[in-house]
Amino acid sequence: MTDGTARPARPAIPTLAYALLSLLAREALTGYEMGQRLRDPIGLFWQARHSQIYPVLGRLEELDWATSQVIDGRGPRPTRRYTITDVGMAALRAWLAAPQARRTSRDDLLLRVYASWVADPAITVGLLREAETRHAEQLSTYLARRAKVRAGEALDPPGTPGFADYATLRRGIGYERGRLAWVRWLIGQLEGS
Amino acid sequence: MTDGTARPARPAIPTLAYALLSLLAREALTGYEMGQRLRDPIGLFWQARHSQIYPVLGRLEELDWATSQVIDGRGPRPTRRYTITDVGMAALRAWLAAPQARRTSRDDLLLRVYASWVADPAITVGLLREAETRHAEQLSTYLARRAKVRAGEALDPPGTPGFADYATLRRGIGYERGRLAWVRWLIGQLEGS
DNA sequence: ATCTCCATGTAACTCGTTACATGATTTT
DNA sequence: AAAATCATGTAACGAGTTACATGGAGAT
Repeated sequence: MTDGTARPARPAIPTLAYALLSLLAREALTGYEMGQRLRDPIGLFWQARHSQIYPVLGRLEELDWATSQVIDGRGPRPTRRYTITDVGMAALRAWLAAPQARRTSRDDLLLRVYASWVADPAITVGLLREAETRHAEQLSTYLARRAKVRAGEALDPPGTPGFADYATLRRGIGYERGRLAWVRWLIGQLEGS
Repeated sequence: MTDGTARPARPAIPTLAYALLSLLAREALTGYEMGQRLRDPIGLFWQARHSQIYPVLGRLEELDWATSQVIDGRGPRPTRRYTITDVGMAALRAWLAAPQARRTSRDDLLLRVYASWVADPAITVGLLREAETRHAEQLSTYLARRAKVRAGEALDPPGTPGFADYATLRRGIGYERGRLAWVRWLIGQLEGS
């Protein structure tokens, strides 16, 4: 030992690093643009604020998974556009093949429904109607996106970014439909009694 | 000012506090028992480790949302059984009526699918098959639970804990079925090309 | 003998959000 | 004139996981 402290040789790579790589695999982007895509379109399954993104971008450069060059920008600080490297592409492929630790999920609405029997049914119906509105809006957003894709006739084949977009979008639509059906079923149960 | 530091008058109540209250609204429990229920049955929509639970239990007592009494236990430290108070029940009801901030969700599998076009389709099929197995197992667990409920003939009516159990379980089943259908569709697409 | 379950607590760390900070350009 | 958008960074905090710590009872 040289300094008396235990240091992990390689701190774990956060999943956000792979989320950013998956964006950079498609096109070179600035941190700001990645932030936009982490709201939409991939906000469907991954989100991050800019305060979380920028430190990870530094990390990607350290690892040589991406390189950056300063471009013209309108911010008070230099604007950098990031490009994925071959090493970065290899890291992304390795992550795809790595075993998945199933994520835990926390669902506010389900928790409220679990506790809802303590309150007046009108309260529960109220929160379900709110959820119904949100899910209906989200569903129509996704459906509009799918309609735009389909307007261009033939679907991209598997192995293309376009197909991957469509596959994830399809799950988003299925999720919102399933949620809506359940919320409406529950409202019916509560109002029918 | 008395000490020169800015202190927030009331630190925010974490959602976990309400998750614990929703358990205590049904029955008096020890911290350990709450930990078990946060794996199953309510692990479906909320989870927590014991290291997160115990500090929140202290908080519940401070707020007078629950009281505890030392009971006979087999641990090296005194075992406490918590009981919800009227104030706690009121707090739970108030939370049910409070506006919901929609939770962000992060989905590892969707992210991998989004990035999957960079890798060999066999890799993607592999990770989808793994997911298929996990979801099929989870679905059969839920179905077994529902079968057990239904064996007791008539369903509990809305406004009862039994109905709330059933409602959340129903959503779990719907979720797993939707996921499975999507995963199988995707495998079909990848193998068919 | 070893493993699992019972049972509670703290410490260290990572992940994620909110707030602070700065400043030009475009839209309302 | 005010607000939104572009654009990047740090600080403080809350949420959540892993690891440390302790020790008896019952099962394999």
